[in-house]
Amino acid sequence: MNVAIVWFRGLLRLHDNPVLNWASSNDEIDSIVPIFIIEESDDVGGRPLLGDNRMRFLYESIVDLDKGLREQYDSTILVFSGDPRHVIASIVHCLDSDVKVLLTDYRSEPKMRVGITEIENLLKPSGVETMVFPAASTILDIEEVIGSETYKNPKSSRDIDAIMREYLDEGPDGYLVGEPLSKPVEVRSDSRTLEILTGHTGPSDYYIEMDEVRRRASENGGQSYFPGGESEALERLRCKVIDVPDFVNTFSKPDTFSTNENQNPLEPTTTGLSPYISTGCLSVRLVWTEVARANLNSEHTKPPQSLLGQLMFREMFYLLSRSVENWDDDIDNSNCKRIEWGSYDEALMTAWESGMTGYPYIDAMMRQLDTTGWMHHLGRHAVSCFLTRGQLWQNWKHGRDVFERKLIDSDWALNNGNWLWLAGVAPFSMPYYRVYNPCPDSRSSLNVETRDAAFIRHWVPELSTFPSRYIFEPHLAPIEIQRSSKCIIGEDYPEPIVNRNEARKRNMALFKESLENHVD
DNA sequence: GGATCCGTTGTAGCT
DNA sequence: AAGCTACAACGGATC
Repeated sequence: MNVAIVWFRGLLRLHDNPVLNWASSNDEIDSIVPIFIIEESDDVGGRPLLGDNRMRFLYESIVDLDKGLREQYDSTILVFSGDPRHVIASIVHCLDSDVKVLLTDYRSEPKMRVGITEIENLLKPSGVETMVFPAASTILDIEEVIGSETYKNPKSSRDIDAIMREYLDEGPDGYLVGEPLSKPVEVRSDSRTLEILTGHTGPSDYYIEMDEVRRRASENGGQSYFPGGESEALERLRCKVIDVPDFVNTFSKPDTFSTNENQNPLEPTTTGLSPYISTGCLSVRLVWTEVARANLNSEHTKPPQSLLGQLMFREMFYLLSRSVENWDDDIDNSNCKRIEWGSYDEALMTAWESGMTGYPYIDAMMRQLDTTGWMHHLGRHAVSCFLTRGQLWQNWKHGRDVFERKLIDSDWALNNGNWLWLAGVAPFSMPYYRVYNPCPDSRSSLNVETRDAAFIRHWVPELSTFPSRYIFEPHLAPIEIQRSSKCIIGEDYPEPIVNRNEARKRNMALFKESLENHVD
């Protein structure tokens, strides 16, 4: 019996899955054992790594994957919880000498790279080969690109464009990223092999039954607008990209809004595909292909603001996160300027995280994040600038941690990259003195109903009857208006936590001072 | 080698 | 109402 363990890590899908395809098309493999390993808690202990929405999304994605494997292939996925080294060693041990190969997809995070090398070395003595499939969750082969002698860290859209041009052929619209793989024809999973692993003699310390995974998926909120899983991902790709070429061809990221007019306020103005891409429920290559198809023979926006531009920046951050040492830190990171941030301020951090800063636009965004696990990109700009160089002068790493725990599309490379950018500390950042206005809609002063005002009313119900003219800065409303809107500032909704203009000016000066103090 | 240009998405105030 | 200007002023690449 030749067993292949297919370890699902960054690809929670059946389509465009080179790992599963390799295993299913290899005649020497008699039995495929699909597995997923959940690491539930931090090494340090303390608070859970993933917030409720992230956990729920993950469990739903696994349930969907299992459903696909059962219905289409009469297979299943086995879920384990624990340290992957221990789990995999235990599986190999239980199956005696049958396991021939461990297959998985490439992951670029330092922790994962170290982990897979350790596992490879661990399995070698037992004659088990480890195969890692590159370029599965990115378009470029990250190791190949950064290993090239000519590689230089990209820091603009031009740079990443040049890199992609070097590795990919140009098609009629954008680069040719290769045809996404179809689903495997068959997945041979020998039932005895699976029974050994799910029975009492198997690695029962780690095994979690699918019923338990289902229970956890429904237990963790179910609040969110985004259900996890490949089925949902493909459906969303269809209705937000394939069926709406006009939307794709006119897409311009900076011009999108926090919310839709006359639509479900939970439906993003962007594609909302990010949670599916970050978990690997959806192939980024498939998204690229479908966007390029919509672009074909039609006028369309171009990178960097177009949809393909967004995917190109994703590649850029993946490259940087792999080539820049200490990508997730503010010291010994060549892409992070040394800034003397204020010390951790629990009151400020709590107000920010819980959406109680007294700035409705910021608070609406943070409450949306907490409830649904998602936030519009421009909102992420606003709240992260507000927390760091804009108003609160807190280290970007504190905000990064909150995003990492709560965002269902959290991605180590992208999350750190975006915080570096927005805190103004990276070589690819905007100049530090370009500070986002936390009360951004100037039209509101004309008492015009705006999309952002509708967004605030939805997420900050205290202000639901506040007139548009004052809704971005309700503390400026005369007391009669506060009374008639049934929202007294300082009682029903907080006073602003800081004076935004004073804080901005002070922080700009502090930022400049830090730059002068730390000239290399 | 100093000047100039440029950077995915700024703000405020004016017409 | 889109488009202009002034603001404040980084840092690397290019010429």
